[in-house]
Amino acid sequence: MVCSIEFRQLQSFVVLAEELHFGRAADRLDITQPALSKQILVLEKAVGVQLFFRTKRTVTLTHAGQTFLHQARQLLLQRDQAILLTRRTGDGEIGQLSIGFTKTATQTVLPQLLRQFVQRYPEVDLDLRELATEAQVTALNQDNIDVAFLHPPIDQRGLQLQIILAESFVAVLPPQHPFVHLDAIPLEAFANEPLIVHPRREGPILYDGFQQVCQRAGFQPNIIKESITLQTRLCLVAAGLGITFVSDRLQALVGTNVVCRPIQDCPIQLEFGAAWRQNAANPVLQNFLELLVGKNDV
Amino acid sequence: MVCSIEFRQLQSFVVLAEELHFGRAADRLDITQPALSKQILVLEKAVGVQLFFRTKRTVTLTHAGQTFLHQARQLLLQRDQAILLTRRTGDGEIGQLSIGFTKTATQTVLPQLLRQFVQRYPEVDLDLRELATEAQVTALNQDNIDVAFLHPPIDQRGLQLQIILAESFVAVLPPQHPFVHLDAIPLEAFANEPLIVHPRREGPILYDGFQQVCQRAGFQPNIIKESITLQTRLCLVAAGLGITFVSDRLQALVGTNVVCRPIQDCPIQLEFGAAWRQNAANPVLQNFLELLVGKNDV
DNA sequence: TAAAAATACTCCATAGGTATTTTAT
DNA sequence: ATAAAATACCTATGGAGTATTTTTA
Repeated sequence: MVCSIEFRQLQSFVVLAEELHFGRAADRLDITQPALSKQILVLEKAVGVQLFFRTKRTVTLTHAGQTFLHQARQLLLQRDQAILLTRRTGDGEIGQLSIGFTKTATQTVLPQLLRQFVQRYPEVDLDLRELATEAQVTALNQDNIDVAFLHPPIDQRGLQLQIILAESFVAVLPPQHPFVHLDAIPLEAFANEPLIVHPRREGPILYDGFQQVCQRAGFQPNIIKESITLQTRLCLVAAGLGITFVSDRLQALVGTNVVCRPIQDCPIQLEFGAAWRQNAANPVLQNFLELLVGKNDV
Repeated sequence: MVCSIEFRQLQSFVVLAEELHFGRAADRLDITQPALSKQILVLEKAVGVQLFFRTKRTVTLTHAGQTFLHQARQLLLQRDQAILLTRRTGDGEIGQLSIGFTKTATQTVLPQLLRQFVQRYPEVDLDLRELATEAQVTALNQDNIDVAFLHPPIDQRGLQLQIILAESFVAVLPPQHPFVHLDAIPLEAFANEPLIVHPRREGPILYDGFQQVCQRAGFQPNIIKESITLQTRLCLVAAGLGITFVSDRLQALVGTNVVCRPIQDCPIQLEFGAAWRQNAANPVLQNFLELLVGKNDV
């Protein structure tokens, strides 16, 4: 009889220790008294110690039984907690989520998204990493992050990509510039114009994308100045020093000292989106994506 | 199917999580592969979460499975520890022992006995209480102490008594006293002698016993002085101020300034022994008594 | 094609039930 | 005399085995 002890026996033992009466304990356990008697005898044999003193009339715990009662209660409790913990892990209520993101994310979707997520899933351990787009793609493939907020295009093999927003850029001109009379400026028109742009290290994808577009159109852009802040660039444009570009979403903010005009066929674009592994198994990620997708659909 | 999870399933789960291969895991568990497959399926249904990702070719843990693995290992470990702890409690290796004792015990058997016991049973929690004989009998009956070191006679109902030592007292005389010519002094001879004794509050049983013996012999002892230390009493006797009594075990220590003589029929006696409840259930006590009896038999 | 997990089914060990005995109050 | 635990014996559930199928690398 290689019978190790089982939870069923612990449960029976605890109830009997509480009732100190085989009949009543058996009732509570929904088994018969002889079944309980046998269970306890087998348990005592397995533990190797007498757990109850019993006459035909009275049942009391031995010292060993008292010790075992404490242990048995703990084990039963911990079993329930283990199941609960595992379920919650499976449901993505508990766990870890590593999020990669570019600086753009912090200025757009991320703050609200994280607030919502933390409120709904307060027990998830968030791991936030500011990384460039390329580094995020690597991190995704190496399973170092669960989801990335980045600027396409990327190598999508094995990954899922969801565009969150796409910005078209419009030209920002001094009011007296001849281009203001055009409805849409052809790209080639910028070939000989002095340009003021966002610096490459602050947004290589936009910068490089613009360079490519120009090259394809047959010219090298004449960049005379790089500046991080929009205000500075607008100021230089207003002063008549050159032309800059701004996201169509920000047109309302440029003020009255300058004039915006679209570029023909919107050749300058910057997409922003979330990416994750197609075979991602982290339940927390599924919950995060639900929030993300739900939010985006609205 | 009201099947809660059992240790057998946890064991199988842990082995499978280690092997990540149903065939090898089943081998290690000494069951067949289909049996293990079924066990894991039932376990997953009971927990309510998928624990393994499996194709026909590969087996890997899910996130929930990783959580459950940690929990399962802990549960299995704690089960083993619970059994061990309970066994050791049953064997009296672990537990508590409350010992009552009179001052006499600290001067005789107790030090060596405790040293032996602590060395053999270092994990037992000793609770030592200095109490008078009567208080110890009460404490025994109320289950407040497990064993008592006291001076009989006591009310022995429900108790077991083991005499450890019995002292007969001899008279200590000044060398020039006429009694030194007697082989044994009759008790009545002390009726008119000045006596120097151990004070009542330091040993009521001896003191009261002596008083009773004298009364039965038809006289009231003439106690002229009480003193705790033997040295003081011996000094007073040597000075010829009176007669004192000393345990026959201490005769060798009285020196040459005084003379010892036995009293007829040894009427002054002091027994010392250990007492415990007849139905005592504490396994620690059994071990303690074994040491005590073993020591006494030698 | 072969290795490996799942499925279908059969069987038996054992948990649990019924009836009875034993014993302490 | 009665309440309550143990014992004897029977039943049936479900855990484990064998044979087979399915699947994917």
